[in-house]
Amino acid sequence: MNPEREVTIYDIAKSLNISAATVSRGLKDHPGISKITKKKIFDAAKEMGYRFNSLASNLRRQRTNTIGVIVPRLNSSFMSDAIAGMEKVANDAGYNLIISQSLETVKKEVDNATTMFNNRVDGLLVSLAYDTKNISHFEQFINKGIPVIFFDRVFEHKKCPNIIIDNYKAGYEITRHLIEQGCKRVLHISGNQARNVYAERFRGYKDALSDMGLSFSDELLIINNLSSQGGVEAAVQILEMEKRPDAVFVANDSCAVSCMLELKRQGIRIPGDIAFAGFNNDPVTRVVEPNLTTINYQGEEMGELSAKILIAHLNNNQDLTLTHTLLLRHQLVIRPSSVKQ
Amino acid sequence: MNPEREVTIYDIAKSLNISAATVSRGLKDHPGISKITKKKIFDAAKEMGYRFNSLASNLRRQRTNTIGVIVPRLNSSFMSDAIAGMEKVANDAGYNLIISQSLETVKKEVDNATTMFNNRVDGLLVSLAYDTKNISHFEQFINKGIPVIFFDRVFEHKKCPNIIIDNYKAGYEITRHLIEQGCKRVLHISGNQARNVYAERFRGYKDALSDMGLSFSDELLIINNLSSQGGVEAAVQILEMEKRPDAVFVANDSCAVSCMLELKRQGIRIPGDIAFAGFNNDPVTRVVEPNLTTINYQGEEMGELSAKILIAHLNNNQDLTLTHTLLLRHQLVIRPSSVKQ
DNA sequence: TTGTAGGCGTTATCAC
DNA sequence: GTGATAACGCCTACAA
Repeated sequence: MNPEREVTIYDIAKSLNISAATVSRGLKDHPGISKITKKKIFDAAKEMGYRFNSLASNLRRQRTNTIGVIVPRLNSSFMSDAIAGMEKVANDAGYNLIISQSLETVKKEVDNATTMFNNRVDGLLVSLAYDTKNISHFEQFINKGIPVIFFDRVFEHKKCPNIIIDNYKAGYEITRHLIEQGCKRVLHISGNQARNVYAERFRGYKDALSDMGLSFSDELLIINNLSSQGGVEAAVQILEMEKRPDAVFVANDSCAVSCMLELKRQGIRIPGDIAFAGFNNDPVTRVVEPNLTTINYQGEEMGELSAKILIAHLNNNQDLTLTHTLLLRHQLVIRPSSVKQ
Repeated sequence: MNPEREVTIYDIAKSLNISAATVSRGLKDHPGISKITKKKIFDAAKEMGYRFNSLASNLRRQRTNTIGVIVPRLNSSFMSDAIAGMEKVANDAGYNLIISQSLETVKKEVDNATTMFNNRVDGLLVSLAYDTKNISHFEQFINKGIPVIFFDRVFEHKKCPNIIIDNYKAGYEITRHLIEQGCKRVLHISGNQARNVYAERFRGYKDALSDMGLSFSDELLIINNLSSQGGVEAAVQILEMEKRPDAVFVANDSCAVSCMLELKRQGIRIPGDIAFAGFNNDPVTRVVEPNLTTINYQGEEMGELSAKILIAHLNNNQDLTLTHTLLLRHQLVIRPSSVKQ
């Protein structure tokens, strides 16, 4: 007798002189098992140190109660909020989360997708890497009927719901807000235009300009990776411009803050000389001086919603194509100290 | 024939007129299989749309290549850094991460531990909840030889390595720094004293006071949950004090920042009237005005190290008791604008 | 209400 | 180099 051997339902069955099937049912609180038997089973299980083997169960049921999550990075304020929201919902519903980060590269995204696929996740929640151009690596899931939901950084695919905010509208609103303060030359700092979030914010910005009677020209657009470092570099670019902007709308807060602080360090008055606006409502926007006007959208809420939709689908096999694009609310957060005059 | 049925190694074997054992070995690049056969196997696998079934493999091998992670919250700057670090190391080593949060309650922590246990994680990385008083829920792992490593918020147990920074020393250093600026009345805001991190920082603070010839009294200690909200409340308390402190050392940055800003709003000059120091080197400390002096310790590094140690143990069955407490370096980060005069 | 039996897909052991 | 076979531990028709 191997002393390391795990206690199984067969051992319990033997000790109680009943069948393993009954033990299995008893442990699952199956209605067709007498109370007395159930009690005996639970007691024996506890006494014998039985532990349920999810692996065997998963193999048999062809299900894992596990959701795969693939995101660009785990450590951004927005992403960690989103994941916290997912975990809450998943945990409550009895699902586990397997989490991996693409570190903004397609290669890792593909690898991670393969691992998730082999590990038989029941569904996938994905926010795309910076340079992902197509989603062929997710087709294998779709072909097998494993639901894939994109959130925030999404991809149009008729089988995959997109959970996003209206980035176009948000970009439009925040740009209009800058113009309404009297700004005439609004520069925009954005990221890879293949990513919906950045393309849409830019589109909103552009339309706001033209609707408000201002014209756009290429020199008003800086594209970088939206990192803090990128913000500093953008500040240098701005300082070197012949005709400096009187407002800057940056497609994310961390880049906005570092750009703004660098300009401030160089003697530019904010918002007097140049007004600033960001995107994401990162905690720093409330702390930086002057505070940063931004777009609020709750990462936690987006994470919760994504998980809820996925789980609802998994539990009642709802048709995912019904909920194709789901827009979450966002708010323009105007911080008084960031407004001119 | 069920069209939904997955392709197995048996199907491949049949189509190639070889045995399933050979296919299994071939797919694993086993040395004792001829190149020709291997190629045939891989080609057939690809063509037939075979996907490896980790579940079956895990069941058979009695291993999952999965690491469980239990943390208080996923969305703090420190924790998401730590988890990002773990994910990087785990991913590179071929391990998956199952992540869950206790939301600072023992109850969830216990539940999560049970799930992880049943899911047969190969090892556990844990940072304890705010109110965890004992770790009996981890004994089941220890008894079965499943390694449990605590990081940051730890618990003394001879079988479980602790990965931390020297919180005592850090608390001492930052308090001394405040006193060296001429502060005579240093208040301390801390959290639950059952948690090593807070108890140790407090101990360091107290010893620094007495070593520098200052005396401690109970009114100089505020205990709360160290949230932003708690910071505001602490500010109110401080304003109401008869003899106000001329310095405040807070055991975490987010609480420090909100407390400081609230005092500033009430007309207190920082650092002129009251100097401030925090803990964690959260990004906001570089942005808030005045910048916040703090203790830096890299969450990412701590996460990486924790995962590395766990995986090293899993791979060569190293004795975990050898590395009992592992101290990571920390640095006192003095931000000029936070220093008096 | 309970039991029987077969299978989920892989891998380790032993044999040739 | 390759094959046969027996687990790994659970679940669920089907039968009684």
